[in-house]
Amino acid sequence: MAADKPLLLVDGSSYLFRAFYALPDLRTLDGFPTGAIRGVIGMLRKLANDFEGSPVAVVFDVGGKTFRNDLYPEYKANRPRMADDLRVQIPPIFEIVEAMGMPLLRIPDVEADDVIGTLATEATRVGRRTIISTGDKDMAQLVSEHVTLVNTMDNAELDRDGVIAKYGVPPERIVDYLALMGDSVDNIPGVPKVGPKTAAKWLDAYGSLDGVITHSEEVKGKAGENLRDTVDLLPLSRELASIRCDVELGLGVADLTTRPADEAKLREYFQRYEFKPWLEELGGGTAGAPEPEPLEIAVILDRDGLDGLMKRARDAAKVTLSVETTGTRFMDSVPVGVALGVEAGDAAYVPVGHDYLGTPGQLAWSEFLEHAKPLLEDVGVVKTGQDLKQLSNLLARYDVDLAGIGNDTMLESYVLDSVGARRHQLDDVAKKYLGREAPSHEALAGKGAKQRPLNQIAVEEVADYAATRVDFATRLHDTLRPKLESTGRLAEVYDEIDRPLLSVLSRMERRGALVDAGLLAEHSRELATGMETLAAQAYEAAGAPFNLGSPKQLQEILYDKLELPALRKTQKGQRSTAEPVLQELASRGHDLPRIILEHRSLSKLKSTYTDALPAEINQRTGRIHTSYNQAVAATGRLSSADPNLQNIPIRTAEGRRIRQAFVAPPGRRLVAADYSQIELRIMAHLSGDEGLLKAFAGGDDIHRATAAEVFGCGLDAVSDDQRRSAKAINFGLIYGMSAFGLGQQLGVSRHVADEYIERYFDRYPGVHAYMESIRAQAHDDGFVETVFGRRLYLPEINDRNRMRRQAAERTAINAPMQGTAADIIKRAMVGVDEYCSDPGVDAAMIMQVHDELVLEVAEGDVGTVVDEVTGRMRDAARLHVELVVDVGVGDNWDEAH
DNA sequence: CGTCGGTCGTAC
DNA sequence: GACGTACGACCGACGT
Repeated sequence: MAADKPLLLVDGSSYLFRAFYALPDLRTLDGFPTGAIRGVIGMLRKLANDFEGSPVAVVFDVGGKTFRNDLYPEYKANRPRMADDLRVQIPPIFEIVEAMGMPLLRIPDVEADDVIGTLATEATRVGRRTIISTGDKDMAQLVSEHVTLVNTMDNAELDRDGVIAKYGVPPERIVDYLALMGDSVDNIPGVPKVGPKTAAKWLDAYGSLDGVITHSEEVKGKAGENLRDTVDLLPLSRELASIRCDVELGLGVADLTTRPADEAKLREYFQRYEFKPWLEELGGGTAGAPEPEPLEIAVILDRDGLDGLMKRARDAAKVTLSVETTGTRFMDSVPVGVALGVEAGDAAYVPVGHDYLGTPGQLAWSEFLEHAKPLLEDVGVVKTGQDLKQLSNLLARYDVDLAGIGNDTMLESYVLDSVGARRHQLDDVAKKYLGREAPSHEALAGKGAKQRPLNQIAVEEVADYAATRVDFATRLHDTLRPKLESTGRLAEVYDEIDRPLLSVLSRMERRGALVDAGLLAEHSRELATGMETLAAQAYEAAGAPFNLGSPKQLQEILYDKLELPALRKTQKGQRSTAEPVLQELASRGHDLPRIILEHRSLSKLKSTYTDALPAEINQRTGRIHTSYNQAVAATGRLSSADPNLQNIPIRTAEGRRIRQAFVAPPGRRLVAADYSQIELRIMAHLSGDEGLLKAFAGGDDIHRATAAEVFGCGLDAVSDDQRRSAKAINFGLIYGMSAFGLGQQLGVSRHVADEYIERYFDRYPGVHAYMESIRAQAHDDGFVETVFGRRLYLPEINDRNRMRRQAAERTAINAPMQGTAADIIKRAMVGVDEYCSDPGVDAAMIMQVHDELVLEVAEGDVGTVVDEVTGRMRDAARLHVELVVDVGVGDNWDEAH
């Protein structure tokens, strides 16, 4: 380090604020704020250029208490919370500074000013000049023969004469000057009504703060009175304003050498934050096609290697990981290898189950677990990954209880924008947020008949695939987390709703539901018999056999051969054979449509339920393990697949027989608890409509109450038909239905339906106002929110196509209600799961059906569990209406209703 | 033989 | 055209 080069000290914190507030609100295309990043980094680039070869330190405050808080507890107490848009720009600045090779100093418990003061003093002592880059006037106290300030924002340099010219006092009087003025931002007390001019005047007259204090009686006017009132506080203020030059830093000027810049990382950051000119300066990768930097992939084949990796993860208190397996279904796939990474840019692969010819010696899966289990179960080591529920399920099979579930990139993407990425698989999310193609499973393993299981593929190939994907996940989290934090309350939604739910769902899936396969088989046989009879009748009515399941053949029979009227067309212009159409034809006395309807209903039950469900029973557990997808439904709801347990029939007696096959094992009972009218209650809450709130508060049957209002009669006088109409209106409102749709539903004319809606809005004006305001809000913002801040973006809300626009408007109306209901039951599930995890409680959730939770409970515990579960469900949200939970108990799911 | 869009039907 | 959110069975056209 050449001693003739001045030491350059950069007051990063002061530039951060100035850049944020002074510069335009720059953002990336997807809305991430970058103004402060650009400002601070731009300033650093200029400095690095102007003072090439100088030792340099970029100093930031860490936050937390310092000695000044001990002196004066109110110090900086009035600071408003930092703006979200600024806060999220700080980590990227640190990363870029590091990548530029500049020493970044963030010393705990020491303010940036004191770090700078101490380093400047050390430099002066060894005869080196110091230049302090800052925008903060407090630093003027450090100026001396050897220390000057430079304000990079406006290029102003400040030496001793400059300080006197600018502030009217010399550097050694700056603390006195600051003490007299006080500082409202740092909450340093001063003399009221004293600003720069008066402070400088007094100091000129009396020499110093002590002089001013000594002569305080002589000072005239209001300012003099104020001085006498506050004189006792002035020594404290001076001490608070004094920069310490003797703090213990643990490093010195000699340590402040600049390293070469990491151009690959800089390129990546400039790419990510869209700093195109700087990117071009770096050369190489252009903005459109990011340069995939080479990823160092370590293939770990022995215990030492694995232990080294574990240690690095433990030291960093974080790890990104994925387990590659032979299959896709979580309950019966076999591990092939594990990919792990600690930081972006490094990743390792541990083969544990490769079977390919020429596979090198590899660790056994059991050996991997033995070494990794403590880390995997350590809540202090934050886990990052894509679809951690799947990982958690897999590990649970090997008695590993994955803990520290922190960052699931699938969920982060989903919460950030549930509809923006096509789906939330790594491939989709990486494409959207990193602009890069993730290595595809298809390219690795092939597809269809040619697909090979991963254990039949060479280690290097799988290592490359798996480690790269883990690296993608690390980078995605680094990108997505700041976005969550800078977007409304989304970080809260992720942290407090979806992340905690992940483990709950994992436990539910693993527990599974017990199904009586014998009962379903018997039902299947009966359905088959019924279908045969109906098919024979259908062929008779049609005059020829045909495929009853083929809409195309059915069209020909009904509309060509039998010449029945085609009442409706499908979307593609075909003559519809949908249920309502056949219903209408049947009601006109035609036989075949009635037979078809009956046949369809039996066929549906058989193929979708009685035949399919037994095939889903896991051989090992004897139960059905559905997968709850937490990142599919745009509104925040869960979905269930393989099999779907959220559409098990309930409306017809025949359908309910399928629910009867969901049973409790001996000694246990099923408890089904469901929210009563939750979406309508949320509508009452959101709209604040007095009539609706009052109806719920009074415990009325809400459809009956609606009917009484709409049809203008007493509650007791409401007919069944009127109640049915009111129910349709209520549901229609939730779905954003039109008069046409309501008319269709009720079998009345559009005009009559119109009349109903008008009367409804007349009786419940708050609901009408809410519908209008949510529509307007959606148009203005391009998104709607649930009560808890979950967002649903509506990209088509201002579409030129009227149909798309209207569809988006209906979604806008429905999503806050459906989504809030989803948030509430998710919160309830976390609470119920916590209760069920109590070792003294023998109960477990096994299913969720949007507004219903099903638990399997030890017979003796049913009473207390019912009370506790309903209580926790009720308390999952505080709305302007109370939440009501209905509960039933039985030996099977049907009975529990 | 596999994939995919269309249609239908189940749930909340 | 007209009611929101899902999953999945079946058919049949199409491509390998």
